[in-house]
Amino acid sequence: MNRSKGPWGLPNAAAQAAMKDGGELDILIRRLACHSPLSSDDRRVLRSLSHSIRRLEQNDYILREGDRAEICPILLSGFAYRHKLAADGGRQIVAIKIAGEPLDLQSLHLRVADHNLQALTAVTLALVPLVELESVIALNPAIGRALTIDILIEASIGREWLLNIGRRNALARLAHLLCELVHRLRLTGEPSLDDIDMPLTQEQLADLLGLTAVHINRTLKTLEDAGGVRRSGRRLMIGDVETLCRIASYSDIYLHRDNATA
Amino acid sequence: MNRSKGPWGLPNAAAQAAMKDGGELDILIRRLACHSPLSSDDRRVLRSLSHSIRRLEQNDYILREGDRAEICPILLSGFAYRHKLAADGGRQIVAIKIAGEPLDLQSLHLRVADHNLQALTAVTLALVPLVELESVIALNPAIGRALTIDILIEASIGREWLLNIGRRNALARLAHLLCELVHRLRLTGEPSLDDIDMPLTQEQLADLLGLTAVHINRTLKTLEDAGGVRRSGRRLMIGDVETLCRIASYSDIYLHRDNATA
DNA sequence: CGTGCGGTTGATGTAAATCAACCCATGTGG
DNA sequence: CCACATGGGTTGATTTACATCAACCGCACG
Repeated sequence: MNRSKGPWGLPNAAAQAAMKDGGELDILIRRLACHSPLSSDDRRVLRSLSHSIRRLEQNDYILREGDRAEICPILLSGFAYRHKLAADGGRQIVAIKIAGEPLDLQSLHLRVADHNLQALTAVTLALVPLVELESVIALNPAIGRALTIDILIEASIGREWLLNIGRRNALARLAHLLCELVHRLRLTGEPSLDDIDMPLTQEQLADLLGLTAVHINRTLKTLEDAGGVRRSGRRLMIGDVETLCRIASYSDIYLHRDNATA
Repeated sequence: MNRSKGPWGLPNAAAQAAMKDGGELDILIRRLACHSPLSSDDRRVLRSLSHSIRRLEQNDYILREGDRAEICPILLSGFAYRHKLAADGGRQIVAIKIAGEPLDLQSLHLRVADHNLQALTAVTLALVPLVELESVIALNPAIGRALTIDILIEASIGREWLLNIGRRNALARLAHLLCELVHRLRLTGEPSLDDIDMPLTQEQLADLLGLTAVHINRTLKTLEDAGGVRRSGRRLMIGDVETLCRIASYSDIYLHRDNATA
């Protein structure tokens, strides 16, 4: 486990001034636009949010439980995850974040983090000072609204995960998670899981689904036999999405996909 | 199961105009003040939010998955809960709401509900039209902020529940839930669970904790032997909170209790 | 005065955990 | 370039926590 502390000095004024708009934040805009209407003004403001870019390695911590953040990291590429630890050392992954998603809107309003935030793969982050974000929100209500909706949808996903862990068996649980990732990735038309392979190890899948790595292994095998996934060596890839959806009885309403088209 | 549909015609203008400020919303203010600073202006605005009062029976639905709401119910007394259904009929309770909490801020921003909202006990609701809430928020940023914080804390509780269901055994799970309810109820100094008794049936506890009613029954017995709870007939009451906290390794940071005192 | 819901109890079944090897790919340092 | 360490994955044997099934109880209530 990587024990490096929060890996940034705050981007200083000079560094920020030097920042060019390279369109890095486009992915954020595309992600927000999946659920919120954004005017071209809003988009322009978002695109020119002052920020610095940071690369982190796999497993680097982005934020720790108890920390007080002063920047909001936005995930430009790669995957990240939130997790909490039980007293007995057990670990529960409580969210997976994908490219384009803001990672810590919570710190705009809450003093201390209640969970850990870690890089699942190597990641690129845009670091936006919270004060900057605050003033942008104050001046652009639609942007504040879009960010609130982002929070609400993450909460909705959390509720679906509760249902998943509390009431479905291992096979359906696993299939459901894969369906969700496929659907979320497809929303922006980024390279989807049909192209790339699953960024989670079996142990991480276990920590996410409330199971053990051994049981994940056996369940993956049944999923493979059913055609839901393909595997070669350590690589895990999506097989037939239809099959996965059927096994999980998947419905994506909880993602609020078409919320923007009210 | 109660199949009555959403039980209100919208409060009409006349009915609203007739509404007096009887201080019914004080409980909301006290609840919000637990996590957000509110000026006396903010409090006055909140207190005079136009609303109508509605009583519902135990098990009445407040909102159904797929519904589009136009009012925000605020829970003035009693308990309510959110739940979702799995394809096989399994049910998962994903949130418990207590007096003072707004029940559907989500509909301010999302078109359709992704879960059901039901009265756990007989309840009193204040029904605030969403349009009214919107304009109040627009004019009083601190109120909007308080409501956002309410959303964030519910999400934090959801993450803790994921940890609870995913990684703790039945005994710790049950104890953890009871600890949480005790702590949340104590925040406003309302009659707490030391006084009143547990509003949940064993079946509801099961649906909440991802277990079965039978197993809840046996687990309650062990909890009683340990001193954590007392029971007489169907009534379930908190025994020794210390004991419960020890069994659950309980820590309440996730409730963000002292967020207001930044 | 039945009727039904919530609770209780025992016997039995099973999904998933646990324990314990072992494999293989990758990377690292001598 | 080999020696070895390491982290993920795989597999089988065994255990266990919880589910399931099936009674039965007793209060509340219509």
